[in-house]
Amino acid sequence: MSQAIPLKRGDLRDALIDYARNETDCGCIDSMSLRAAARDLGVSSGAVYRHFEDKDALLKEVVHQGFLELREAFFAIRPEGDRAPDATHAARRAFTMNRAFVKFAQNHPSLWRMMFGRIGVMCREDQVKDPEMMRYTIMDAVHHNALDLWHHGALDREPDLSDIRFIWSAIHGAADLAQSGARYDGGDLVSVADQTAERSLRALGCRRNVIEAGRPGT
Amino acid sequence: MSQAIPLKRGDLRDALIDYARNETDCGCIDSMSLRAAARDLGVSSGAVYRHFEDKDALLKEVVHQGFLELREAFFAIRPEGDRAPDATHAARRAFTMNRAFVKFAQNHPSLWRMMFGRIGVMCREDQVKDPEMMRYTIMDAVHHNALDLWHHGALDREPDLSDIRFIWSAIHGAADLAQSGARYDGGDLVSVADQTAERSLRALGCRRNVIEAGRPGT
DNA sequence: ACCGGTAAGTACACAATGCTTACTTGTTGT
DNA sequence: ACAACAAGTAAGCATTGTGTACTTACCGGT
Repeated sequence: MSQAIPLKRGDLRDALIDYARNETDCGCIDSMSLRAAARDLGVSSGAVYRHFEDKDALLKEVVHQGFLELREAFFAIRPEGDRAPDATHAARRAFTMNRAFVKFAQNHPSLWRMMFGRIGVMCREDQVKDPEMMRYTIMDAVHHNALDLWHHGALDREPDLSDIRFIWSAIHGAADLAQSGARYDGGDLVSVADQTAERSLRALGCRRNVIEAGRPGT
Repeated sequence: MSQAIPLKRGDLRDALIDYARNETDCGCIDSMSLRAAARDLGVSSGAVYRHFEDKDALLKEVVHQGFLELREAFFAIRPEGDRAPDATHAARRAFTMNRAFVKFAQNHPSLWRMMFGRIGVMCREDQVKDPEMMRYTIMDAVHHNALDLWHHGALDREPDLSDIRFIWSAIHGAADLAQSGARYDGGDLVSVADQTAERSLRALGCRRNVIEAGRPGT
């Protein structure tokens, strides 16, 4: 991976983030070196430190982008056409969220591990200084969707925090197991994601016909 | 961490595993170096390679032990006194399993990450050659417990594979989130584990009185 | 059109690491 | 007692993260 066009002065920072992100998706994150990055980008190894305090700072930036991407996949779910959001839409979104999560973990395992590993912890520690990162809360996305279902009369009781934590754990766990190459004894990951969604909805006490209506077509 | 008593010839392998395991629990796994290990154990750095092909091989051994430990915590759950296992016992075991999982992840975050990260994947790839490792299946433990409940008449339907995957995801997710320092908006991890167990049992269609009977005391 | 200051990038150095290769030493079976 | 083999040593190589002192490109004010 060598850089054909030499970078313009000042473009190094973004180029480094891109580079690290690509290396991460190749699964070589552990073996990525700043020197190799600088070499491939046609720049001296010291130049990196003009833009990042240390290696971890660069990785944190990658994790940051990862959360933004995951968030985007989460919230990019819109009702078909111009229909107003309703219970069916919320149920459909539950399925789509599960698929997005599992797919993300499967497609970017190395990034996923960073997001929920040491670097991710560091990012969360930085939240104090950087309230912008507070918006990463996947739990909130789950919570909102559950409340949508409730407000549209699809649930037989109001979901509480403990319900939310439970289905958050389930969706996160399904994705993490997907990433870690768990043996699922057959069944592709998409159907695993769908089943996770379905059982999460049931655990919330969602009406069966709403679940059926929200289930994605084959 | 320096070694007072110099190792006896031949004890290096086990000493290295112990050392790596300790470093892992200190959370310094990423920064652990074979040279430092050798130095602390009072041995030359080349000696390591007499016992492990490379660094990953040592880490794989640590992960191996981690799975054995987790397994032990899982199966160490016995009925009180001499009572024959019954539905209540199976329900109690569900609670205890959840607690064990979450505690393990919380107490050994670095080891946990290795177990379900890159090294863990490598171990699972080795399973082909080493069927011994097939016994690591946490999913089986979950499955057996669910079947126990069913056979004791505590469930309103027979659990299928998809049920098992779901509660496996939930327990794994709760533990992984605990490990990754997720903000749970209050609530200590033990109660999070208990709630995960309770909702998993409910998702299986477990009778309420059995759940109540199995819930650990405060 | 010059020119000085500042940010971006370079050159070089240092200590540390993973791993290899060639050597020495301890142990053990006959 | 001694050969053979396993365990450990010494020294080296390529590579890495990071610090320090340097040069160079660029941009605003005159």
